[in-house]
Amino acid sequence: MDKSKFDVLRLENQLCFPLYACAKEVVRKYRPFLDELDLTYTQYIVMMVLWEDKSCSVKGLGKRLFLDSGTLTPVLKSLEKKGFVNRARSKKDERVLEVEITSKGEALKAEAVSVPERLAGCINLEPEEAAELYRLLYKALGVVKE
Amino acid sequence: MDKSKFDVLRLENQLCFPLYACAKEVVRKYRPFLDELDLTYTQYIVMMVLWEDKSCSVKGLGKRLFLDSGTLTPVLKSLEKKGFVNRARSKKDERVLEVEITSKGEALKAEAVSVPERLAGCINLEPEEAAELYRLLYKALGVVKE
DNA sequence: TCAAATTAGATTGTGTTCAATTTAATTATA
DNA sequence: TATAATTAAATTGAACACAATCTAATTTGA
Repeated sequence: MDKSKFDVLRLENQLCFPLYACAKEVVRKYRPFLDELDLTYTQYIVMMVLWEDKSCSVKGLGKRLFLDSGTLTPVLKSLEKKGFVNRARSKKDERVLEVEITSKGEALKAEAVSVPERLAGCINLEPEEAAELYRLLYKALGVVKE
Repeated sequence: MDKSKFDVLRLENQLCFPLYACAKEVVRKYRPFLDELDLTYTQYIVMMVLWEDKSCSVKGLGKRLFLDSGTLTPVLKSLEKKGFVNRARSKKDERVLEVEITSKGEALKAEAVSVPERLAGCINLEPEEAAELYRLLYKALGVVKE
């Protein structure tokens, strides 16, 4: 028994480290699939919101994706350059920038539909484990589901 | 019932997204604690390895931390500048760069020891939930524990 | 042996990520 | 109603993160 007060600082006793490492590894696994769509992971999650909602403010995207304007502004400009979204100030409130999906962006959805399943094949978890992981992550995020 | 083949693309049906978001949020929560130590999160996990092992090659750090030399080189140069580590080529193999903790780096360990507990207080999980999350993350990472 | 292959780090380039600041628009209030 | 406070994005600056490439050292094997 060689326990010390410093044991809490051992990498293997940290919860945060596997969280950090796993998130990075999973994003890395997306790369080959997303390359086919000419999307980065950040661009992909923005598109997921817009595939669902057609249009959203930068503020709304940020709240949904846990990202701020410093991250989103260049991502949205890049998506605009590729023709997947349009950006325009709201008529009702000029401060608000509305991001709207284009028909080209809509068309990308059909290509993207196989990505989740292909990625799931790269993750070595049983369905019940994946469901439990999902629940715990949302709880840790402080988001109440249901 | 409005199910479609596109449901898999809904953000709320993704396992990867809460993983990505949660990891970012937790790293963000470390910031105020690590600021006191003049460390970033990446520098902190490097120091955790060195508090345990005193010295390690860049390659070894990369394997342990899931990081490559493109990330580690500037991090290690920064830690060296702060006086927490020394960097020197191995005598046995000049290709290898050995990173060694300094006495100043060792001294930092005493200050860091309160960080894990203070951070745990910011995460809203029961101990058994944290343990299960830990297990699932390492399984997803493909690292076999025990 | 000695040229080819491999390996370890460093460098470069692209793309985040976030804190802090700035600018412009809107809302609140004295 | 002016002025102050607030809000939404954009910008700036520092620090990752990783793929691809480069350089130097070591190891292989013809």
